Amino acid sequence: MTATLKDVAALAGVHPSTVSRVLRKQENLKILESTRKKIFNAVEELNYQPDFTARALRMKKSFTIGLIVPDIGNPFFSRIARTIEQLGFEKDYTVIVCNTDEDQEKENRYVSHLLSRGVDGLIMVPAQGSDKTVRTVKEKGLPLVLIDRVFENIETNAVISNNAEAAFNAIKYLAELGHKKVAFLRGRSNIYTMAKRYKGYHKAVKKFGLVESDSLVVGDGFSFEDGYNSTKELLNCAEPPTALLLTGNLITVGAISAIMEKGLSIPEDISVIAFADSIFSPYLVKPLTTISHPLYEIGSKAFNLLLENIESDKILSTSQIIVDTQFDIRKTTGKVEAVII
Amino acid sequence: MTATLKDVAALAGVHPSTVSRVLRKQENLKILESTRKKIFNAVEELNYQPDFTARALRMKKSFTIGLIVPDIGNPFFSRIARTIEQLGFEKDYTVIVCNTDEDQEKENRYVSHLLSRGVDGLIMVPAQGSDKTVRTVKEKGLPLVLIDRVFENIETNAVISNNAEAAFNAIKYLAELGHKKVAFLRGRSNIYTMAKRYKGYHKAVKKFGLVESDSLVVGDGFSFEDGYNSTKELLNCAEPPTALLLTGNLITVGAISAIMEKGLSIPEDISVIAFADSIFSPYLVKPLTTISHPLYEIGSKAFNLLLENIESDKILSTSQIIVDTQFDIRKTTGKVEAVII
DNA sequence: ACAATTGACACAAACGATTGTTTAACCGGA
DNA sequence: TCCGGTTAAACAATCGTTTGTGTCAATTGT
Repeated sequence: MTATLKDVAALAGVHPSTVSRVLRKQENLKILESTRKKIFNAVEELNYQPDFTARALRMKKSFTIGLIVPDIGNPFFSRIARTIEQLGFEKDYTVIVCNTDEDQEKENRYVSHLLSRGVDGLIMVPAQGSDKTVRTVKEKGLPLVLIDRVFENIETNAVISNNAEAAFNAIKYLAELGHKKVAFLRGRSNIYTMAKRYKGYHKAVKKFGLVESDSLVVGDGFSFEDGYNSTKELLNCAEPPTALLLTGNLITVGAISAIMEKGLSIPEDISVIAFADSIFSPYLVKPLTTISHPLYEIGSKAFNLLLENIESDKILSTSQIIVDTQFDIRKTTGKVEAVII
Repeated sequence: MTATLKDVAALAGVHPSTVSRVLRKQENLKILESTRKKIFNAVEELNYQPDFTARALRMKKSFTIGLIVPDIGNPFFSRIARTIEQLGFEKDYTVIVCNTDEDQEKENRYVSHLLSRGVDGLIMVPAQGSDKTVRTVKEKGLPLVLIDRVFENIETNAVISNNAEAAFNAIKYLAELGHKKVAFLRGRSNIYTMAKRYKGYHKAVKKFGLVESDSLVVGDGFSFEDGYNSTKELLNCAEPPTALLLTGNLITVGAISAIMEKGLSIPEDISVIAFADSIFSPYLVKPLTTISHPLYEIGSKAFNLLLENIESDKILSTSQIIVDTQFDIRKTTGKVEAVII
């Protein structure tokens, strides 16, 4: 059906190896201009396209990278994926996308699958507690870059945001507005990113003398329902918080929904700051004050770091790249009202 | 480094071909239980993982499918992608995702690249005017399923939404609310989907006796700016429309932005219905009345249709699957106010 | 008791590239 | 003339599987 190297060689009247060398444009290779021309003509005529599979087998290099994320349907990940895919295309790498749903076992299966497929490198947003999987990959010597989450006890390349600082600054801002009681909807507590945010939150709460209570740190999931239920509970307290620090797009939508259902208004009754990245943030019920991630930067830094590792013949020392989040003050944060008794 | 079939065979004391056959669990294959056990033990001990590349080369089947979309960063596509990836995983197919940016040339390069990589099938949301590319794929006999857009003059498998009807019903609803002048922000006019929506819009406009004017059908792009500018222009007319039919997430956000900037309120001054899929729709400045696509259904139908075509040895006749959109009336549509002169 | 069958596996040829090693022709120098 | 050194290209091995075809013994039928 499709032409092979052999066909091209036959038509050009040369040996397949010659065709290969000409097409790979190797340096200081002596080829007569005439045969070069014959070969290009043959390639043209047969519309020859090299077979990547064969090449991958022989060269032990697939020009493929694996991208493992919790959920490509989540804009945060899909926009990073887009960047990686685009940069990959320019460098002739294709990317295989995998969804783990934060499930360790699934992640593990994906990793072995990708290994079987001979990917040249891996970019992953690891699921919680998948140290073992990550360690395995690292030990195989496969180039690896983690995004958004790292494990304290494993040295890996990574691109992460300054989550602790970001949370700290958000709380600091709320404190300056006069808030004393700020709740934190933490998503899943055992995820690195969330732990970091909590750290920043906690540090600021202490430093600025806000109310410190376990009951203000709630939630254990990233869904709409998690945000909705947690917020509902918080609002039903005797003395509800006057501000919320939210972590995650869906949680945010859930929280806002609960607030509105309760008949409260933002920011008069309650202020809201969210770790959220959707382009819709500015256009929510109220334009949302957010802490957002530089998605393009994250994607491109991760890709470039991976590529460096793939194309270097030495094993490079690992590097952690920390990117700055962006704090956009919009309309969901305000001064706390004087309480009238 | 990693063990091969030969290693396993050597350890088990049998021939590689035997190992291969045992591992592929071929039907009615006579193998002694004892050798079978020896082989499994060897596989276990060496932690053998078959090499997909070698297999792909030999079998001329890569267990890979290509997914070509305009922009994986767009939730509409990324959520479809997610579904396809997940179903693929269950069937041992991996998916390679490609972004075309609606650019024909890029799309074309992607297609040849995927062909080079020997994908077993292709699911694509074709860019405008890429008939030629699609035709090429079809003629190569590569299993192909189109999503969301088809070409009138090429018979292909496809999964599309009932866009014309959906637009018709939206306009019908607006007409029932008393609207006489409804504008249509059409995205790009030459895209199949948009053309269909226009058809439905136009039909309804005629049927229900609304104002029919070219000046009410505007826009030529899907960006925030497109929505913003088009809407701004419409609102600056002497007699602006009382309702908008929007097509696309970003356009919608842009349009709403322009409306609010003008100081108008929704739906009192102007009603809005959008073809939009974001989970954020219900939580925008006003919960948005939308026409949305059943994304999971689209993804799964496309995947299953593709799989059928891949795994059948005959060439199947093409089928077009039409899925129903969902019309959710929320808070951005209302009766037209009596005009007080 | 001997041909014919069958059971259980080994052999070897692909798949389509890449790449280290020869070969054959040619040229200049002694 | 003969030899060493280039040049330009052919040869052949290899990557790790799969799969059609042999092979050899054991079993069956008559």
